[in-house]
Amino acid sequence: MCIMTNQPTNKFFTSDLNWDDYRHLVKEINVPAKTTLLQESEVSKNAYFIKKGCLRIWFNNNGKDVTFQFFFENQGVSSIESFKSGQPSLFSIESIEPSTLLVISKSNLELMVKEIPGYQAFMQEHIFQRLNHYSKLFLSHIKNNPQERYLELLAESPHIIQRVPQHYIASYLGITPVSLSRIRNKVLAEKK
Amino acid sequence: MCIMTNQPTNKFFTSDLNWDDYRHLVKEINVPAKTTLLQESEVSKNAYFIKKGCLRIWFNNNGKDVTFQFFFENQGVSSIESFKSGQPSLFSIESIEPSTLLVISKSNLELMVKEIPGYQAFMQEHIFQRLNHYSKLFLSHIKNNPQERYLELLAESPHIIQRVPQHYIASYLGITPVSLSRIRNKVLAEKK
DNA sequence: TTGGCGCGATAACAATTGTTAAGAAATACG
DNA sequence: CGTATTTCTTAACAATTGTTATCGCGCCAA
Repeated sequence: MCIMTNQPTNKFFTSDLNWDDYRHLVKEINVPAKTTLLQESEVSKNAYFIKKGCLRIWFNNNGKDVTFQFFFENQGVSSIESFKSGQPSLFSIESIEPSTLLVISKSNLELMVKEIPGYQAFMQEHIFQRLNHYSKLFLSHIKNNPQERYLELLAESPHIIQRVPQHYIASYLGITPVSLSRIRNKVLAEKK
Repeated sequence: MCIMTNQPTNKFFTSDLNWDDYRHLVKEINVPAKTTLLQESEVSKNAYFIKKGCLRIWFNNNGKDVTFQFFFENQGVSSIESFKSGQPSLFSIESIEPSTLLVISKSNLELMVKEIPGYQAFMQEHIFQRLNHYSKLFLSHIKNNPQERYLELLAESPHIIQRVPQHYIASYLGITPVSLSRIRNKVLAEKK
């Protein structure tokens, strides 16, 4: 299982760190849209931090592209599980927009982890927040129908709907692009 | 958000502990079926460990009973979030079968936590496993339709289907009892 | 500039699911 | 035991979603 390491309010790569002290451990890269950063079934070697742009993680479900999560500026992306176990990732990481990323290798990240005081506590809090995030997503699916889930996403994460192509959002909501298009149409009609 | 403290392979209340040392901190109770142990909107004061029977956590979604998770023998049940924050629980905890439970108060649990070496690491691992559990449930919803989810549950957790009333399972799968009944019928017909 | 391609809208039809209601079957309990 | 209650099934119809296909628009690169 692939788990994202970071939340929008992430300290991992940002505020609490003096980046001048770690600059030699991190590489900045620019990638065009639709660049694969981690291929499904390969072992995760790097973690990424988004300076500009957006990424998604997705997997191939019997030939169908299923998007699992979206990431934007100031978020970190990686596969904790693949880091922990050295097992092949069950997901791919791919850029949606042209993006500017910070790249840190597994070993360098571990180095930083040791040097940053209170990291363990932060990590626990972070995993706890992830837990809340996924349990919330699960709840959204058992208590809401697709239209309600779309409206919830629109209310809570409008930036996703604004920046991400619709067919990715459809699979994230667990429906087809055609159905999402219809729902949008219906919602628009009901507003008038 | 309510989070379960325990997994089937749970050390919290069991194997690694010498229960004779803690017996004064824990109370054993017997409850009939449909007993509410924690009421939605109340603050969680106790954690439970199931010696015999089964529990569920659920919430009221606009008048509809939505079951979030099931628990069986040797599992612990509580609301970490309510423990942590002292905030009202967003869920109810209720017995499904007549059950024999161990009850431990929040303060006594905290006492034990301090006395048990390596508890922090265990807690982190536990939360991590919960994270995997919920991300898996979320995945199941975006990649599978209701029938596939039912078959997955049947394959991975047959004990749930055997012991839990069907209408609870239906809400857990995010569908109506009527639809679940049809799916079961269809699956049975396809087997022949 | 322009052809190709990604993306979204729409249509028509099939399949599934929801809703409501009624009744049968199983279970609980005095 | 028998009665109540809970649980499950089935039916009929409405609503939603999936499937397949077509069309048009905008963007990007040759």
